[in-house]
Amino acid sequence: MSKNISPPAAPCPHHGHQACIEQALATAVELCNRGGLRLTPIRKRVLELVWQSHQPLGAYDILAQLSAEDGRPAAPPTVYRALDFLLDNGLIHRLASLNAFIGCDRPHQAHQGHFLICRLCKVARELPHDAIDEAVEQTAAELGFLVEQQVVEVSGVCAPCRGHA
Amino acid sequence: MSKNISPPAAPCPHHGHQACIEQALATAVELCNRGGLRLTPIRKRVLELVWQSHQPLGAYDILAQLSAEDGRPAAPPTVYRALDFLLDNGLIHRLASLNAFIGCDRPHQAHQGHFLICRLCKVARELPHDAIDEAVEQTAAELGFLVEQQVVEVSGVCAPCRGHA
DNA sequence: TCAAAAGTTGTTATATAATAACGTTTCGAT
DNA sequence: ATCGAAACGTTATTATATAACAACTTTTGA
Ligand SMILES: [Zn+2]
Ligand SMILES: [Zn+2]
Ligand SMILES: [Zn+2]
Ligand SMILES: [Zn+2]
Repeated sequence: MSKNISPPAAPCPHHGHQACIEQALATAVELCNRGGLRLTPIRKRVLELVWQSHQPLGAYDILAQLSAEDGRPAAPPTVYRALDFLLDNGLIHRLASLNAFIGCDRPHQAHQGHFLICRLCKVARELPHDAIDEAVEQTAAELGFLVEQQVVEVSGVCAPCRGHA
Repeated sequence: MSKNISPPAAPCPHHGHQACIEQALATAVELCNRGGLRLTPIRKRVLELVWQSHQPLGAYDILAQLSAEDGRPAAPPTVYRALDFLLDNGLIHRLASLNAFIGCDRPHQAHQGHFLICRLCKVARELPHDAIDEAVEQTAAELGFLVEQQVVEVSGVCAPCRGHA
């Protein structure tokens, strides 16, 4: 069951999506260089595949693409280990409600993953605002709860799919 | 791998957890009667198992308990069909970040599931309608996004586990 | 320089979560 | 009593993720 049935995202006005990919890879290279992290060919290729669109991608979709381009079939740990590295270093996020992964466009800055996910075009947009973050922290604080991780995944219909611009 | 390794929740001061279970079942019976819904023995039993603690429970944990008490092994669809019924009618919630299910204590009122999940005692506490919901709606509205479903699952350490009685 | 240590990848097998498909039974309304 | 829909039993399969261990590579520190 491929996750890419729907039409590709209508993303990236003004520059086209290739620019997103290149920007993300360049940022990743720089971040890994600074941090002494090894962005190996497999890891870089997986990151590139995750960034192929703004639609979250399943691990087995990545696996299938790796297998296709390598000729030989890749095994799940190959992909999951690369995904773990990218997750650990903030280069991608995992969307629990979709069992899927998506690139992060501000990996330098530590943050929680907050997403709007369109049910129609499947595009997931990461929210930069901290209004939600503050509401979570405040609600938790009132109950004496120490927040360590926030999973905020909002599903619905995005503005373009609603015809709003 | 059982999900109930950790000590049972320290729940339900003043009345003990049995009261939670009975209350939840009574509410479910009443809600189903009003709505012409069939709370069959299997569905009721699954709801009761979900309510056995305030810790989210996996479908296969439920399955194992059903199998044990029936003598014969139950099959996954038995549990998943019951869970689907309970989900559809707001009697339980699914926690995407845990692949687990938990009883809802206000099934009459339509609402999104917002949870604080303690990493130590595993107790998941549902948050009443509040600032988080508003922050999500407002942030989405600014982007022209129509919200249909909210997944808000906050992990961390609860007040009792922090010693904040 | 070279060997030990740590990190990365290959490979096989398995664990865990959820659904498909289809026949049978039960329920509720005529 | 009969019919149709809903619920359930059963078998098989799909989807997602991890365990375990061997082989290879890079880094580190004599
Ligand atoms: Zn991000
Ligand atoms: Zn859309
Ligand atoms: Zn609820
Ligand atoms: Zn706790």
